[in-house]
Amino acid sequence: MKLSKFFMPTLREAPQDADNISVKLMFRAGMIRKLASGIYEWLPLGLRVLQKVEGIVRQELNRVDGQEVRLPVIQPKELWMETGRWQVYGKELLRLTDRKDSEFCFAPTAEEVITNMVRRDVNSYRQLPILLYQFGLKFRDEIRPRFGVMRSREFIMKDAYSFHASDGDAQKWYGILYGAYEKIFTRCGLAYKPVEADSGPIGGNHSHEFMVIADTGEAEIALCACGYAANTEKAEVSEAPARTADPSKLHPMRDVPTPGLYTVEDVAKFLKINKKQFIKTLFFLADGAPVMALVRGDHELNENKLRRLLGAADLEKAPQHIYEAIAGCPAGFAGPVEIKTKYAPGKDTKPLTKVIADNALKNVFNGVSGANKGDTHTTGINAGRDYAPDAFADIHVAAEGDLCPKCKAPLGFKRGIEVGQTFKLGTKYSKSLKCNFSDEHQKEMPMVMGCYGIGITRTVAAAIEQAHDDWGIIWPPAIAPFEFSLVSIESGDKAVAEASAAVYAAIEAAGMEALWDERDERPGVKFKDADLIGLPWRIVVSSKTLKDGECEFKRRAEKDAMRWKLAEIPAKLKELKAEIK
RNA sequence: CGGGGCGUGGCUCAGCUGGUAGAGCGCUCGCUUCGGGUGCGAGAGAUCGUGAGUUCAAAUCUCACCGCCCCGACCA
Repeated sequence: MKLSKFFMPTLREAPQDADNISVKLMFRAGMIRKLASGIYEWLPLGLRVLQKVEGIVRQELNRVDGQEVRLPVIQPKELWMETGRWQVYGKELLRLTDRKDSEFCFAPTAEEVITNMVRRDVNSYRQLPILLYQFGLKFRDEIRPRFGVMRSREFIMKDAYSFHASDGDAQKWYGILYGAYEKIFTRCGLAYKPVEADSGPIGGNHSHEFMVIADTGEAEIALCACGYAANTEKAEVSEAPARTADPSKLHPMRDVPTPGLYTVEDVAKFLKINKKQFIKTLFFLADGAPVMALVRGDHELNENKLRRLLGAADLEKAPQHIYEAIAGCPAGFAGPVEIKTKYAPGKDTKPLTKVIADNALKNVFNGVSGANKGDTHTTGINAGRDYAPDAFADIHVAAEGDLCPKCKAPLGFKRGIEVGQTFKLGTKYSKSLKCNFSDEHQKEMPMVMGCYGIGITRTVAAAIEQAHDDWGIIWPPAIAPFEFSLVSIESGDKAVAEASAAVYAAIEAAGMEALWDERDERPGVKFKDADLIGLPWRIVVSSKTLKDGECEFKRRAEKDAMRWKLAEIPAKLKELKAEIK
């Protein structure tokens, strides 16, 4: 491709609203433009990368007998009513009405549609298993789109769905897809880590997220040298060894005034006591029933863990009026001591059913918590002596200082960008949509499903996030929009033009692509643009080297250039081609 | 949804104690230059987000709306 004809509007400065490195570089390199909040246009350079990633994904999925389909983005309400998600999905689901007042949604995902398709035409165990996938435009009306294409409202997702005659087969295929994902992200040149993910109400270790390790990632990952890795939304922790307190060191409880101070932060500062001494008190409604949860002051409660422990389908923070009815005091001053007797039932509030304390609280002696009185906290609280929860359990978000659930070594933490997820769905959708098959005994059974997503657009952003420098992007060869930047210095010079054309032809002949900068521009302009768009390899043709029968070759990721004899170019290109997996 | 901020050529921004618009980059033309965004000259391009109000006069002041961004709440 000749750069003079290529629609690649590069920018010296990034737009003001570009809020992270990858989106800045994508804007500057002329890969994307923004149309509206969370909605982006992909220009030719960007699209090429998208297509490279899609190509790799397609190849690896076809290799495990996946079959590509294309599903509608406008989907009828009726289907979503069948699974109940029309209500459950909430505002993230973009709803539309046609001229006949029929209701539709714009696909945020495609379980309903694919399951509907399969239930219609797949009826026998002989047709199973089957793996179908698509690259589809998705729309999720995010509350706050940000980080450009990383968390946009409209995006391209590869979604794959598998259907099986048995749970064992689904499990086996889960492993096959997991392997395919490893190959995909490796080929894309990404440093990634598969981590255990929270699998929602279904439970079990049937979901993994593929994380690209990057400091700017939105997800936090807990890692251990033993191999354990999990999203902190899910990560379990081992209970710390129990400590026993010297009875003579236990203080009596005492109420202290803390006027207007209701956050752990403020009270800790005021009383000059470490946050770890605090017992943080939270109220939830588990399927409507009030529950009190206690965690250490420096910990965050993990709602997934609490929900699973309680066996609840739905868990939400208790609204303020319920909080205040239970604690009998303004929000911020509740504590575990005598909480059940303090409870003052209102007309529409149910009684407090359970008090769950995090394991870490077993080792908190002389703790501090709210006194269930306005503007007052209690010090000297000790578990057992002063309060007795219904259960101690692991309910906090894994944090620095926690121990690995497998080997009890201290956990480490990193940030990551979620680029893919594998999920064993079970029969959740096949049951609600009656996607059944006849087994060999003519017995009708629901199919067992798996679903597997890859954020294509996000993967592109993650690759940039992971590999760039002050000058621009550094593409891994396998997903680069072109393999080569071919730069002609003084492109008007006849010898330079001819030699450049010859190099260009050689690159094409080797089955690769070059973006040929034959513009009438100064060398500096060309080099700046080349560095910005970050193609992996650069060949410079100029009269300076041409007189020795040479051109210049440089890798984007390396500092120094080398000389190539023109005659040896085909051989060199062959070597480079082998580097692309 | 709560708090804060911002909307001025394609991009980055100035002008905002009222007198209907500027710069740099980019673009066009000419000359110049040719290994890290060359220099000079000449141009094109803006109903200052929208609507209403105040005023002789509004980019500038007031109100409403729209859009965008940040922080928070929320979240398969």
